[in-house]
Amino acid sequence: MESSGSVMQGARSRARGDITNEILRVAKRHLVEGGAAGLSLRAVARDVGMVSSAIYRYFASRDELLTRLIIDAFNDVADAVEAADGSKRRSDIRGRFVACGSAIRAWAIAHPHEYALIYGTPVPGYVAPQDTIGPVNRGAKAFVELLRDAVAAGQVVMQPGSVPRRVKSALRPISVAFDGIDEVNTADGLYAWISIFGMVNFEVFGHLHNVVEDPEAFFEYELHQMASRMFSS
Amino acid sequence: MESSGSVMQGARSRARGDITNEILRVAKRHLVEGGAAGLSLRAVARDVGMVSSAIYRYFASRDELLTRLIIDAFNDVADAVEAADGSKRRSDIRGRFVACGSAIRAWAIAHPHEYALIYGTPVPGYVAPQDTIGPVNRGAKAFVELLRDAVAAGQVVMQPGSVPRRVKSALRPISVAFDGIDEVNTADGLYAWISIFGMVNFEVFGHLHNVVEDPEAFFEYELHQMASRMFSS
DNA sequence: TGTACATCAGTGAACGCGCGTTCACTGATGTAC
DNA sequence: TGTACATCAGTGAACGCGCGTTCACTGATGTAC
Repeated sequence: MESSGSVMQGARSRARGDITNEILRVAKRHLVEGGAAGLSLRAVARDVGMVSSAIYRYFASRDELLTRLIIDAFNDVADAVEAADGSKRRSDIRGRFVACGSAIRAWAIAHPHEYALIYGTPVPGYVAPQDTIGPVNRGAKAFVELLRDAVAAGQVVMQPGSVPRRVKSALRPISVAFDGIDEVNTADGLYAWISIFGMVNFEVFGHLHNVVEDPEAFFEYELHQMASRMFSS
Repeated sequence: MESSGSVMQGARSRARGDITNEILRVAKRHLVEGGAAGLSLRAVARDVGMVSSAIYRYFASRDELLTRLIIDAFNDVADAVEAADGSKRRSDIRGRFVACGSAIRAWAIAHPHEYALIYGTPVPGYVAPQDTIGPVNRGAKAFVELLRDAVAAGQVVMQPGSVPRRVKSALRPISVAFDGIDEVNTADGLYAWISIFGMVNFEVFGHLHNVVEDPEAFFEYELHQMASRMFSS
C-alpha cells in the first residue's frame, strides 16, 4: 500500500534524523572536553553506543560533522538574536540593541565551546564549505535591520558625515548589505557588532579573570554606553 | 683553571640557549600549520634535526613547551606595545593610544598563530602555570599608565561621574591596577582595550572576509574614533 | 700539562595509545507484485 | 495477505599512521687534582 509505504519511509527517516541528532548532541558535549581539534569520531561513536564505522552512515567524514556543528552554532546564535530583537517593539531601537547584545552573550556563556567553534581560533586545516555562508550571515542580518530602522527613524546620533575616502572604500563589501545606511553609521554599526563579540570573547576565553568580578554587569553597562553613543533616544 | 672553566661553562650554556631558541623557533613555525592542539614534539624534533626524545633535554614535556610559547607571545605583544607607547611624547595621549592599538594589530597580523595562542580559544586541557601571570599583565600595564597620564593631564572626556553601584563592584579586581583612575574611566579604558582586541580578533580569525576590504584603514579609523570619544585633545 | 672522573647532549628502540577510514559481512526493515 | 527482492543500519576486523614519554646507551665536553 502506498500510504502505509510512505508512512514507513517516514518512520525510517525519522529514526535516521533522531540518530543524527543524537550524534550531534554527543559531538557538542565532546567539544567541551577536547575542543574542535580534539573531536574524535571514534569517541563520539563510542558514546552514542555505536561501533566507530557506523558513524559513516550519517556523516561522510569528520569534516562533514564539524561543518554541521558550525552551521548549527551559527543558526543558534542567529535564532537567539532574532528572538531577542523580536521581543521588543520595533520602534524601541535602544531596547532592541541591548536585547541583541545580551542575547549573543547569553548564548555564548551557555555554549562556550560552540561559541569557540565559530568565533574562536579557526580549526587548523578545516575549510568551510559554501553551505556555511547563509547561516553565518543570518545573525548579522537582524542587526543590520535594526540599524536601518534607527536611521529611518532618525534616532541615530551620527549624522551622515564624511568618512575618509580610504575608509569608505575599505567598507565597500559590506556596504551592499548596509544598503540605505550612510558610511558613518555603517562603520560605527560594524564597530559596535565587533565590540560586542570582543567583550564576549574576553569573557568566554577567560581574560576577565581577576579583572572583572561580575562580567554581566560590566557587559550590560558597556552595552548601554554603546547605545547612548549610537542612538538619540 | 677557574676562569677558563667558567668561560667553557658559558660556552656550553650558550649552546644550550641557542638550541632552546631553535626549538622554540621551529615550534612557532609549526603552530602555523597545526595550531596549538596539533603541536607535536616529535614533529618539532624532526625539523630541528634531533631524535624525538632529545627534546626532553630542553623541555620536560609538551605542556612546558606550550607554556614557554605562551609566555614568549605575551612578552612579544608587551614589547610591541611598550615600544609604540615610548615612541611618542608622553604628553601626546592621543598619539600614544593610537600607537598602542596599531602595535597590537601589527603584531597580531605578523604572528597570527601566536596571537591565536594567547587570545584565541584556550588550548583544551592546558592549564597555565603561575609563571605566565607576569607577562600577561605587562602589556596592559603600559596602557593603564597611558590612561593615568590622560587623567592626570585632564585630557579625558569622561568626568568622574557616578557609575552604577553594581558596575563599580564588578570592576573591583581591576580597580587596584587602575589606582588613581576614577570608575567611569576605568570602565571605558577597559572597554577600549577589549574593543581593540575585538577588532583584531575579527580580522585575524577571518570574520572580516567579504566584509571589509581594507582592514587596516577600518581599524585605524575606529581607533581614532575611540580616541576622540575618550580624549579631549 | 696530563690524567681520572663527572656531566650532559643526543641516540635508538620500545611502551601503549587513539585516530580516520575502508571493507566485506549480517540481519532487520521496507517495497513491489 | 504472502512472498521474493532491495535497501540500509550497524558490526568487527583491519589498514597505516603519528603521538608523548621512558629508558639504557654512547660519546663528547668540561672539571678537579
